[in-house]
Amino acid sequence: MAGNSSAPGTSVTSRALALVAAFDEDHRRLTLTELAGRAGVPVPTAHRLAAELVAWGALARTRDGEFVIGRRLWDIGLLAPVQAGLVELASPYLHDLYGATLATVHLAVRDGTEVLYLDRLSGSVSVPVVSTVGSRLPLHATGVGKVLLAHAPGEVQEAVLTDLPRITPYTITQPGRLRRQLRQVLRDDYATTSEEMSLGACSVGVPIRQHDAVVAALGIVVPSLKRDKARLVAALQVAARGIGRGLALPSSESI
Amino acid sequence: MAGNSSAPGTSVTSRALALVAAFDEDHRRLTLTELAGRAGVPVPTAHRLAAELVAWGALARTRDGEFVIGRRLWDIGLLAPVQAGLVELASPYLHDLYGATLATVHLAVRDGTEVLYLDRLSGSVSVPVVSTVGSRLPLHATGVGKVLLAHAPGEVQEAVLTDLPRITPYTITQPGRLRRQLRQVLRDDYATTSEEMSLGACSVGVPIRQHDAVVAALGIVVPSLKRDKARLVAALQVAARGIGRGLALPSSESI
DNA sequence: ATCTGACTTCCACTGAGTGGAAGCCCCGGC
DNA sequence: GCCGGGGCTTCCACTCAGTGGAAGTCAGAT
Repeated sequence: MAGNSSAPGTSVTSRALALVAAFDEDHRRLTLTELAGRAGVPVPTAHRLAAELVAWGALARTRDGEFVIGRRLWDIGLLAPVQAGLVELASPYLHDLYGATLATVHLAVRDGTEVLYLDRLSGSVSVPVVSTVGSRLPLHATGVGKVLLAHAPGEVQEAVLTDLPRITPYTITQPGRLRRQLRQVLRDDYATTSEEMSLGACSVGVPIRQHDAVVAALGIVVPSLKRDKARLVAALQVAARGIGRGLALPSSESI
Repeated sequence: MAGNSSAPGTSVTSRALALVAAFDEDHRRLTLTELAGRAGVPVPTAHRLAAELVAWGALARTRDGEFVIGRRLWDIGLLAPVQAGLVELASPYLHDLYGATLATVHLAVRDGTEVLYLDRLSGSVSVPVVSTVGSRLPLHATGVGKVLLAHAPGEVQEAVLTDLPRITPYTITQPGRLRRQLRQVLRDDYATTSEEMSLGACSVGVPIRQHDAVVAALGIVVPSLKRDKARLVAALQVAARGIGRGLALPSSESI
């Protein structure tokens, strides 16, 4: 049993949170015993806490007794400022980009040392795309990731550069080479990847600016960049500027 | 101070959950004191619990000290089965509908005695639309709501029919009249509203079926139904059947 | 300079939470 | 049909995590 028991913790609250954290993309439904195991909590305790979480709506119980994340957690999650304004605002631009290219389009932000995907419009399934809305990927192997990394504070860059896990044979794992690319990203105002995250998929990313700060990135995934990189970059930058303009207007808050 | 303190509860967990529940669409950012007040918890207790929630990522703290819902809660919420399959699957159909009509399009499910909006593509802002993704509205005053109500179990119908709050002058508040409409909905397989939720907005809703059970509803909001109700109903039903067909295929689970 | 109100820290008390043990129930093998 | 195993649920005496009043801190308003 590959439990990823994340530091049991001693407080009640941390146990309850551990129960919630036991769920991930590959574990959307858990039996009580699995739940207890993954959360690192004794079964009776998990039972009692889970019951409370179910009563509140943080978890739900399927007909056959398994636990799943509850609706209430879903709709409370939507209040998070990450997505509150940005996703709504960017949505029409993503549609436009998608309409113009029929490729997979992404909106992402940096969360610590990872890319967090806020929204995605996925095109034809011909290109393998790993990301889903809400998923996190490494910064160094995606188009949006490189953009966000290039504009990240120094300590984040250092942290990322010291460990560049290889994902495909084309993933850039030499800090020096990536560092050079990041400088280039700042100069060109866009980033690209070629099969660095998944074979058969290339991507372009551009920054979205609120006033002057880069707060998010817009990206697109295509089978090859040979033919129309310039066209894609142009389209992305137009959209990114449109979104940035929208962000400047109201009282758009960040964390 | 209009605190909606939701039954303080005695357990630690319920207090922690109350803190999370203190947030809603009109209260996305709360100071410690507001948070404590709305959750019905003494300030020092709120302070300690909130700190734990922040450490875990359920809440976050803005630069100026206010609390907001955290990113982690957002992305864990996305694992909820409500939206997991449905939203993804329905997304292209919503786009098609939107493309064809340029009106606001909705995907919704029933949650208890309310409509829960899972997705929305909003069209021109000329029509006032109240719902946002994740929001809940009464069943009796919306197109999707009437559809979901018509197919809801008897006890839910009774519960709703005994209390029909007036929202606009056109809201249906007589149980008998609504009951007749619901029968009509079952017969026609669509529902309509005319300025019952907000003035200047009419809507049409149709059921989405998985096998035979109605699991969701698809709706559209327009300024007037005079002209092209038939056309809208047809378009919606085509889309709804497409989504239903998709739901029948894989191991699409519900609660 | 002083006040006000919000945030944070402290700490002695205590009852909420714990989890081992036992009971229950379902399913699958013999 | 009976038995055994595994997962779920309930119980309850012990105890330590959680509590929250009180006091300290800080920022901004007067």
